[in-house]
Amino acid sequence: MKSQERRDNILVCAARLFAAARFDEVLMEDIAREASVAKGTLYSHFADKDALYFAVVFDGILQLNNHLRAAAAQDRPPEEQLRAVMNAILTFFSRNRVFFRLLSMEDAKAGPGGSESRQRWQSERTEQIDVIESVLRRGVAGGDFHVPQPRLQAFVLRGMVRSVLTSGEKLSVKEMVDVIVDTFLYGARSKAPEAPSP
Amino acid sequence: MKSQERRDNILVCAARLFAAARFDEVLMEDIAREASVAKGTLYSHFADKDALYFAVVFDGILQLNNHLRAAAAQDRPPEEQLRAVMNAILTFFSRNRVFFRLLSMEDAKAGPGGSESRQRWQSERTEQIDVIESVLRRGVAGGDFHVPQPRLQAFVLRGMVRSVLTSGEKLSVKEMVDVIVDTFLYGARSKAPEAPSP
DNA sequence: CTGGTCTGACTGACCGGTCAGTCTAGATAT
DNA sequence: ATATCTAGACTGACCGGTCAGTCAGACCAG
Repeated sequence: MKSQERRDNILVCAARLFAAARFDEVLMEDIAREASVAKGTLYSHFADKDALYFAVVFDGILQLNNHLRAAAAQDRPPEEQLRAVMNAILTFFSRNRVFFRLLSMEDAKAGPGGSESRQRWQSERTEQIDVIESVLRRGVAGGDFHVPQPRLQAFVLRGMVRSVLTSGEKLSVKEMVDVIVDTFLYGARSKAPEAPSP
Repeated sequence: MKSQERRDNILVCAARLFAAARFDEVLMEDIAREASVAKGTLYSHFADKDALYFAVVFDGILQLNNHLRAAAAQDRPPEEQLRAVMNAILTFFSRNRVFFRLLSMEDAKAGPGGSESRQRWQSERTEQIDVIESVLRRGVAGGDFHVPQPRLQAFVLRGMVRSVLTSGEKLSVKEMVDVIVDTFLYGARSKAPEAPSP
């Protein structure tokens, strides 16, 4: 399966480049050079530049979604589960900054439009929301959470991840999870919740 | 000042196109046609395609920042002020969906890199955070808010706006503001805060 | 008439995509 | 064991379409 390795390597290199520059600024030649292959080889793995690009992006989101599903799988108390899910997302992105930028860029564009590939993108993207939403709903069912609009607030949670990562503040994954979940669950209205001091 | 009008019209048309397609998919000819000008005219207003693009983006963020500053200017009780600020952002984007996509795309890319134009972008972008952060700090100073990391949480708030807008749920601006501010201030941990019933 | 603005046909660099040719690894024959 | 063949992956020089950017002339307004 040497060919598979090569393909994967191309994806990794392409990801790096696409994350760093605009689509049209990344030349097929650049990708080829970066991956130590000839330009022609790219075309024996991917139909064209667009296909390569989508393969990159798609590969990234599939990885992320796997982590996510895994984290949401084992059932624990709602809050703990929520932390686990957020932890999964943040861990993945911390280890793959490249994908973070790439996915951010991609779904900034992800409007209503629908070129076949966008369709798949949309559905993978939606799955993340579904997972988060189901965690919230479980919390509501158990009486632990008060979440009037689970779907919407699932979007909010996912958005918070992006915010924290783009903030530039250098925090550990745990710290990020804490900021997000604490803010989300306990709010910023005075009266610290329970965690503050002894 | 006919020339100014024309220039503005070009910006508006270009914004629409750039929001709908990738940079390299938008042709100067398309922009010219959309704006009912000849291609050459574009070059008497903007040095090149990149300059035009950045002018579009920059124009958008300047408008937004003006609204934002205005909203944060008059001082009111912290919570009310926070609502006003969020309202300003959401109102602007609701009226200018185009800019929402455009700005989202642009700052997805906005990594550490620094091509002169990006520098300016970065600083305008930062100003939004500064405004939100100062609102939070005022709330903390007055003892109304409990916000351990004002800057970070300012990012979170801005991110929530994006989340809600991308969610696809069709809500009025007021409803969006409420979801965001309520979540941010009161949290999702059971025990509804104060607003629920009688 | 004249200074300025606009126009759109034109040009040439550039880059996505191709393909004839090379190389390698394995299979088969001797 | 070694020679020969073959499949198919890889290579990179090349091609040709595409567009950003130009500029000679049309078209005004004063």
